[in-house]
Amino acid sequence: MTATPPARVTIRDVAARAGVSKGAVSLAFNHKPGLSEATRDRIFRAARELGWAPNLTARTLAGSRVDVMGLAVCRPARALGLEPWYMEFVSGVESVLAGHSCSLLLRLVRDMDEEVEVQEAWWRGRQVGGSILVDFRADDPRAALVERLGLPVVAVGHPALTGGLTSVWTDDATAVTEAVRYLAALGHRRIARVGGAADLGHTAIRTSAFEEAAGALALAGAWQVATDFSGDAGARATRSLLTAAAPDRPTAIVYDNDIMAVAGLSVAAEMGLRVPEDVSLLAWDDSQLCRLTHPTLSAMSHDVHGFGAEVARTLFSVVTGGEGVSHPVPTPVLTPRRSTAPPKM
Amino acid sequence: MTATPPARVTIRDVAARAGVSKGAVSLAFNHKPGLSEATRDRIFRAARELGWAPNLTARTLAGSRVDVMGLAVCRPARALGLEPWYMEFVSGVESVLAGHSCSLLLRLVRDMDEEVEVQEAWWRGRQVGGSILVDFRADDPRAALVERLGLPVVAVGHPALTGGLTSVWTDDATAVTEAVRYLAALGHRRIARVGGAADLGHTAIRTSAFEEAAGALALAGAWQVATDFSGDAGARATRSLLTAAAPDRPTAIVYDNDIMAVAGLSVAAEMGLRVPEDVSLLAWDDSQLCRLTHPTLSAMSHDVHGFGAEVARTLFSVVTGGEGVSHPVPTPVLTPRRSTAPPKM
DNA sequence: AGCGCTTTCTCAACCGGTAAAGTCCCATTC
DNA sequence: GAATGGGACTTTACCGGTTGAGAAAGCGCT
Repeated sequence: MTATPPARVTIRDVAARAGVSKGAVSLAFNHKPGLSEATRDRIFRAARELGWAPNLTARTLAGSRVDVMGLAVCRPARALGLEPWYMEFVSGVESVLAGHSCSLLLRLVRDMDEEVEVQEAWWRGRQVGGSILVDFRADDPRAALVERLGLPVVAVGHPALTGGLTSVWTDDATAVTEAVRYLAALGHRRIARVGGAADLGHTAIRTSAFEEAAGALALAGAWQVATDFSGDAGARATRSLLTAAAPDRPTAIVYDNDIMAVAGLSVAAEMGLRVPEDVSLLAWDDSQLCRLTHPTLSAMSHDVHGFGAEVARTLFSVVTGGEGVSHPVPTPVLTPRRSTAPPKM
Repeated sequence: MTATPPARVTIRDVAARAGVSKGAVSLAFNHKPGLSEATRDRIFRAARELGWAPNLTARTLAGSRVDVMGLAVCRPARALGLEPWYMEFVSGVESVLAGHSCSLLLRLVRDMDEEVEVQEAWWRGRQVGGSILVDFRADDPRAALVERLGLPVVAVGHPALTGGLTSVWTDDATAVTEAVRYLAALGHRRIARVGGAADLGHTAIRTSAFEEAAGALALAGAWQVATDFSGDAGARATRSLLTAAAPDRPTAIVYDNDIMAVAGLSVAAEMGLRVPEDVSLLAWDDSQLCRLTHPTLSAMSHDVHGFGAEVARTLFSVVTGGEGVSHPVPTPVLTPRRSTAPPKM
């Protein structure tokens, strides 16, 4: 990994060319007072002529800012490929980071232990100025880690999950309740939910919200299944839910992401059930995918890109100000399309 | 962006605790000769007790390795979220980088100019030890950039596109030819292709390969449309292809990715055409998605994860050895599923 | 005992910046 | 005319490692 060292221009060369000390160059490039306009110009001109830009590594080492933020994502690699959510989220984060000439250090990790290792190494090694933490679980070790290291972070998840860290979250409970109410309002009395990974905190939140909503509405039937968010798991879950005989079968299914909803749609077709006549399907994380199916998928949609951007903004305020303010982003709203309708039985 | 500086353990503390000089600690942690086993143990023990890990920033500055690789992706953010290809590719890259305790610096850029800027800033600032370049276009400025900077890179794309850079690529021409031959062998004489972004080099390669294959087989009809890879564009293209009256209509459509194929499937359904009886559909970049639709999508499939891994391996050899060997990865192979069949007309 | 060779470590310079303290010079002010 | 003040820079000491040039110690050999 030892790169062939090309002749690099350093601050010293710029200083020499501009006829000043390197301290002066530093002042100029950090827009600090104490230099005349003339000198400043001379320095910038010299830098431009030499094609110099400050070495961020040296700058970081010297103790000022770190213009890299970290994000470790912990999911099986293959499953990730399919989750449009992450890429949208990342693109939202990036859109804000880029405005501060800041980059994102991304790492896919296998499990929580590895994430803890990675975050610790990043922070110890001054590789990042702060991190975004996602996918909180029950007894998540990261709050303690952050406490121990003093690592500036923003946690993506409900405060109940994130152990006092500065958090940004979507109100999943309210969204689930709205989804169930909507289906019930259409006339559905037997509703199922194909949930995400059971060990994820937000899955637990949705699960209990679903249960509560079902109870409050006194539904005739309410099923919940946990999956791993993959399309295959969504298909399996749907198949098993729909094999029941007609009167006991759910007439509506809510999915925890859009991939599983697409899979569900396909299973329904394969089983000869019409959507939405025989069964209504409602997706989550409304990506473009939901508009590409036939019928199009109704979904609980939210602005994942904007969410990522908001998380990044909050991270900046934590990194610079020390304390950030936890807050929710707008609750997902129902976007009805063709996959939901009153039950025809 | 000035983080609250927590009390950090440095090499000096470890050296003091182990009763050696910091040079010795450095030797131990880089597994270099010149230390007795006993001392080595003592140093590692001290480091463990203090919870010390070398500061990668300082290490980089001191001129040895840079354990970060760069990847700038230039596509509209929204479209990206939907491209399973990237996440799979990234996860493949990561799987190799992680083995070398190396991280990936990811940046989404708006256009080529911005990518050039970013790559230059990264390299100048010693932020990365090397970069992966993707999405080559006609007259791509990056080969010249790399030449000018001496930046170690591996280019993802056919050598004809990458201007002499060390490259890793999939043989798109052969794959397109195979796809067309397969459809022709099924009896299709009117075949269309819904291509990707016209300015991308690999799209151009596929386009001419398609034209050539169509000519060689003397097809009765061969259409090609350029899109932006989005599902919406795929839907529009499909709709326009299928509106022709029955005898002139294509009986098979090849797509440049899987999202557009899914969209095509939905358009066919919406237009009352049966797949594969009335029209066969063939996807590209076989992700999980192709197995989730109904009917399942036949696809030209290749191991994108493995591709990413291979690219990363090649990058390491460029970064360390100076010269890497350009080579293709296995050509995508046809995975027939339910969306292709002999035409029924 | 004296010499050369290793092996094992220490020392000090350096990587390319930042930032606090110091120097110089000139315009005010008393 | 000396003291004061402040703007414009320079000096210098780091940041936390790496690295090459020695130095000290142990050992075989004449």
